Amino acid sequence: MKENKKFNPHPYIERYELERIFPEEFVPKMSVYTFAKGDVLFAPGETLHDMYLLVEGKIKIFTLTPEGKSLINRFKRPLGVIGDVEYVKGNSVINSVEAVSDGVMLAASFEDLKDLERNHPPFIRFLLETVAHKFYSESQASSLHMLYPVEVRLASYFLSISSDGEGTLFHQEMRTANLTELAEWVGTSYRHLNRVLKKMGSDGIIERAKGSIKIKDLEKLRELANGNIYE
Amino acid sequence: MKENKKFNPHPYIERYELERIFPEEFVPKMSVYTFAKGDVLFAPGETLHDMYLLVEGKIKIFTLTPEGKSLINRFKRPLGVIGDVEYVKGNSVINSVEAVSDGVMLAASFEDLKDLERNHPPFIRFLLETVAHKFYSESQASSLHMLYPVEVRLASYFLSISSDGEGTLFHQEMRTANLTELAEWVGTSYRHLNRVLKKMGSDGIIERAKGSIKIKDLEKLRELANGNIYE
DNA sequence: AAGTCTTTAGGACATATGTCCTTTCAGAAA
DNA sequence: TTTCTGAAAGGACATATGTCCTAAAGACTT
Repeated sequence: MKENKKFNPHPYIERYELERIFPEEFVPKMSVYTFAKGDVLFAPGETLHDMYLLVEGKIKIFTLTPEGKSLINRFKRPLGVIGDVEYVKGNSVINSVEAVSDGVMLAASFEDLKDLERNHPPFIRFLLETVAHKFYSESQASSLHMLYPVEVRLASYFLSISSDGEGTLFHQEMRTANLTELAEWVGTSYRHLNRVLKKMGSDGIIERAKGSIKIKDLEKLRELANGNIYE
Repeated sequence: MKENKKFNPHPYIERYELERIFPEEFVPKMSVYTFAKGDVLFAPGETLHDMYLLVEGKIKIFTLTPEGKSLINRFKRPLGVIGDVEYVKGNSVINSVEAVSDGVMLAASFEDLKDLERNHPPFIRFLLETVAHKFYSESQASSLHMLYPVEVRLASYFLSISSDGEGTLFHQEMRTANLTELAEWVGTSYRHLNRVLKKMGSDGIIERAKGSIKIKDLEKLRELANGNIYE
């Protein structure tokens, strides 16, 4: 990821209506970074000096074990925040972060943020809400993972992707990701994911054709997911 | 849990040095609640109107599934905070909360806190740090749970309890809890926990006698836990 | 002391999930 | 077109974990 001086933070501030959080005087202190699909953005153990706001593109946060297993903690799209917890707790980066698509981030140094925090209450409120939400969804996901088998988690996933109830949004979102990634997201092996997908197929819940997946029976899916939806 | 007018919040504020967070004028707005071992303190879906500070005793936060399974998310001792996320996000209670021992909480209404937040920055900083820490440890625990089998999680648990490396603290902490509770904490069935304990026994890592567990080989435990420690 | 309840301990079996491998197939590269 | 590569699909087997059940030991009540 590189700083890209050709870009100006202002348009993004406007697009996402961030003026209340980052006042006019502060914006010039922010810089714009661009990244390309596949870039490793942050690695665990790294020391951060800036907080980042994802304003364009999609990234994934994941954990790598010493044994080489990989678990996707979550995806982020605009307006995702990176480095908020590190800023507050002062620790080093916990997870790996990788770009799923090309994208853009705004950056602000911890030092500048310290000043902002002192003089501009809306910023710390923003941080608080961000972190609270992260905690909330992490907590939900964690319980879901611990308490239910892959089939249920997968159903929840499908539901949350197609939350409009039509299944169209789903298709759009998933087209890019492949099944290996889906497995890492649900927290299982590719082999097992495949098994469960097959079962869902023969149960008439989904239909698979040439790598694409269509939801056929949203009602059964709801039943399976048992009220649990990824947020 | 009942408000107990015989108690005054001041001594607790002093004991935990909370004067910076809750200034002198605010303390009279706080009330003191006492609870007894086994009390159900909060139930999911409930609407909160107060935030609580655990100042004495031990409580557990857990999830109950419709099927009756139970998963302990975490234990809290002083100075645990309850209702912080609900305060920030405005949602209803997520998990069940139960008293593990007798104890005491301080309570402050969301309304009063809104004022405090406006006029007294240290409070929101405190909230932010609390939530950030919760997120951090939830995130760690979640990864650990997803990526490693019960044996590793159990090893991590033992290590974190006996973090001084002596195993004494461990014994002290665990004496109350029974194995069923431990199972719910590690996120497995009692039966399986038992199996794993037996294995650890025959591997010479722990020693079991009349329901008590002693750590025999801290080194092997470290190896097993693989650097993962519950926080 | 007898009865009752909780906790510990573990057998037998079923299910969920992981590992390793092979085949097929579509698209990229030559 | 041929070759190559990565993703998809699934067989065979191993391991992790769950469910159900039984038995024994304490702890507590009557």
